[in-house]
Amino acid sequence: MKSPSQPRDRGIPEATVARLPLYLRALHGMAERGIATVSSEDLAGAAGVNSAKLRKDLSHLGSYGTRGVGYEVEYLVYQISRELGLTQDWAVAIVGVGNLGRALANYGGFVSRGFRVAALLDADPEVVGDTIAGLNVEHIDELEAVIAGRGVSIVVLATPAAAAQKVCDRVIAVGVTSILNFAPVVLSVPDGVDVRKVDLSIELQILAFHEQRKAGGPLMAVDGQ
Amino acid sequence: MKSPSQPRDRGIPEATVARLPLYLRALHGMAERGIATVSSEDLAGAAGVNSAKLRKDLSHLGSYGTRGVGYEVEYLVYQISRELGLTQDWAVAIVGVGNLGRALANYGGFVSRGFRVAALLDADPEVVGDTIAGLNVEHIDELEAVIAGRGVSIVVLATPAAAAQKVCDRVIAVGVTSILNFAPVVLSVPDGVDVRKVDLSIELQILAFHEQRKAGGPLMAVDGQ
DNA sequence: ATCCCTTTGTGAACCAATGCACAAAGTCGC
DNA sequence: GCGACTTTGTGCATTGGTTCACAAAGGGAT
Repeated sequence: MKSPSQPRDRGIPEATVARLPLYLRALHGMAERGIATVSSEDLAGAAGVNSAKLRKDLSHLGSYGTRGVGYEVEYLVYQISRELGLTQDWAVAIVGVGNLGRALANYGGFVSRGFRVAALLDADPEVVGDTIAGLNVEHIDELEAVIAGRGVSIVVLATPAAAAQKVCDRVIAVGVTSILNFAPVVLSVPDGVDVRKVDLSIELQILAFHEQRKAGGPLMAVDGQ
Repeated sequence: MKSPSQPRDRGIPEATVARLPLYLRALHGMAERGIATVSSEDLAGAAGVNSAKLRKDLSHLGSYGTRGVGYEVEYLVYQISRELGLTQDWAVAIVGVGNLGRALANYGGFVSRGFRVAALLDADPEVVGDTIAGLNVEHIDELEAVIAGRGVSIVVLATPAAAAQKVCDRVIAVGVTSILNFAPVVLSVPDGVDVRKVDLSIELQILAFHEQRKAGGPLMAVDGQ
């Protein structure tokens, strides 16, 4: 009934999707070191998860392993890349060229995964015209033209909080449906638009919470400080 | 026989902890706008979650609302801050002063939440001695001395991938147990050490996955997500 | 070819998180 | 002071995710 490497279940759990890039990274490292084949145990170790989870995750994509042997590194890289949509080239625009935007523009991790920074935009006339990471910074007025003209399908928001919603609305109006938001605001968007957010200070706050627990222990008196 | 603001259950779910900073941000915004009292419905809206979830989250901290009225903004800010450990001052060291480290050093969101960047460290003699965000960049050799001497309890790793594990080992050796890692590697750490990681390219890959689906992946009947 | 050894893929049990729906608790107008 | 109204806090059902543990599948040795 079922041919071997089959279309699988089209609904991949969100938690699994979030880990696939992790596996991919581990696999790339192995490929570089010339490892041809890897067991779920070893790959899981390299990705920092346990092996049962890894196997279940991969099983959602299909049956790409060989029992008694493991997974072929190159083949698995290809399958995961395809599933994540990394076999195509994605044009990304970065809006907001402050410290963070600059860092993102220079970040090597994008290019190496099929993402191409196609435009940098900013509202500040002071930075418009600068060249960053080989790209000319354009004025935010060009936003719509740039997105449409260069086939941008993912927008990264690295603007100040106050500007984020407005830019967000504009990019959605021209058809963008995937946004990565670094501004510390909750964006309101219509159904069908995906927003992922990264808030650097939130991560620190979570660490502080756990750190406090460790330091304070079971019955820590309320310390006024 | 329960006094009103009770010690609550000491085990707060991880998912709840991750959302508290979100609520806090929304509350700060409201406090600034002079709002004295807020309902779970409104606060949930501002934080981008539904109200049942918000109420359940807050109920883990204690009973800080008033039925029929809502939550007092200032009071709730204080309670959440205290729970997260933000009423104390946390000294943070940033290791690696590339584009990202620089962006982090300048990021306002840290300071405003009780985090103080106490040191910037780098291995590159080219940047050691520079002043960034008012701080002198010190040589990585000073790592142990700086951590011990300035009471650093949280370390942010913004080094190249290849250097991260080594720095990580060193900071753990001097007693640091909370690490925020931006390097694209899985750090191996002993029990009792918390590592949170942020990988910018992973977020983009997750977006690409969903974008591909929307765009009409390989053979897909529209399932509307 | 057959047996043994390794490792995958997955059913089933477990655990965590979400969302619903409502009783309990409080406020406010009269 | 009382009743109507609002909004919290939570028990319960549900959904989603993780882990266990093992049968099935393949490779390699003899």
